[in-house]
Amino acid sequence: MRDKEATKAKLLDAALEEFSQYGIAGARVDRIAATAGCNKAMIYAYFGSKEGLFDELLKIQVDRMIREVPITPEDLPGYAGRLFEAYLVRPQLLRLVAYHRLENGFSEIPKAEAEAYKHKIEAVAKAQMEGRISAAFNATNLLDLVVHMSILAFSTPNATRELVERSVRRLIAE
Amino acid sequence: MRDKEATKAKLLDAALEEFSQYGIAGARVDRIAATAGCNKAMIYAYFGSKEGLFDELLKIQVDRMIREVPITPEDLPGYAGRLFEAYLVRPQLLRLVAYHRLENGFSEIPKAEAEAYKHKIEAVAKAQMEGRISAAFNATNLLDLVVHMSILAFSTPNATRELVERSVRRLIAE
DNA sequence: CTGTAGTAACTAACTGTTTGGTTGCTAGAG
DNA sequence: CTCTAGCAACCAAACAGTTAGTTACTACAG
Repeated sequence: MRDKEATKAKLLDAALEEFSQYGIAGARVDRIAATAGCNKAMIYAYFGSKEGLFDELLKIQVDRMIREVPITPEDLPGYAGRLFEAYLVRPQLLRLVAYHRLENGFSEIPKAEAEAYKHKIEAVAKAQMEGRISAAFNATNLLDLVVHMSILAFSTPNATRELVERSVRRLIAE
Repeated sequence: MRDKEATKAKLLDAALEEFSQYGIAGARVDRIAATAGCNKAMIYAYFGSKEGLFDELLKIQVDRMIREVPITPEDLPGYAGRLFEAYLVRPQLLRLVAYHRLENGFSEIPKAEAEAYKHKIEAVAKAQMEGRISAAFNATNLLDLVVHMSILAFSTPNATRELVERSVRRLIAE
């Protein structure tokens, strides 16, 4: 039962639930510790502060999403659909990012995410340059639109993967 | 200086700033009272509780938005553009709604908003039935998509009104 | 005088964070 | 192998500050 990494993992699991449900301001450190089944002093030993815990949690989740849903510049509808599906299966990340954005704005986006986004824009731009996909929008706008469509579930409970994919297909139609 | 309505208005103004910036959980009652330049007890006299204040505020803001940006079923790109512009000029409402949705989900949507949304869906459906606009999506999905595009600024700082309008035009292209 | 808008002072509960001490594992002396 | 010193992991309790909400009172308009 005395396992640093296991304890950190349990805290991160509990934090994902808590932060995604209540936001950063609404999250309670006591509740996270209780859910994780360990003492809240551990949070301060391993993550420094409530915000430190959130930051590390967000980084891990974003990294995971970037890894699990790679971009396919030649199939943007599919990419949007897969992103949408990932958010549907584990809605916590979408909520985590939404809370983070509301509380910190665009300026404080995690480095890993910003970096990955830059690469994605370049990949889209390359595909456009080579004429493999629509150039109706510039690469930045196009990727912004595709990603925005993937979070359709944030706007309506009627969102489906098929609707997302169909929408993106129309956006990039020649 | 002894004016109930003026005091309520000042509190609501201050509450709009506070809630849109910090969310419901993050908002501080003391700060709202200080910003409004009146006593904290007034919040409880006029709105019952912090949540009561938020609810009334949200209702007022939503009503105002519904009044100021009426739907134009035969010009959905324009409608999305006007909505986008309204959110750009006063970003507080978008943030208010986002926080409310994160904390309460879709089920607790204010009655006025739900009612107005139903009427809009019917208006869109009518326009589709009469062949005045695209029937590529059913009315509910179509309106959901249009509204979703209008909050593009939530996803990216690169959003512009022109981008929103162009996107909707593509979504409803025959 | 009467009723209501407004206030300062207050409280009980809760917040993130720290502290002082305990527990259980393990390396190394005997 | 046995014992124990050292240490990292862990915890209960307490800390100081903050929170939403209340109350007893004052002052002013009609």
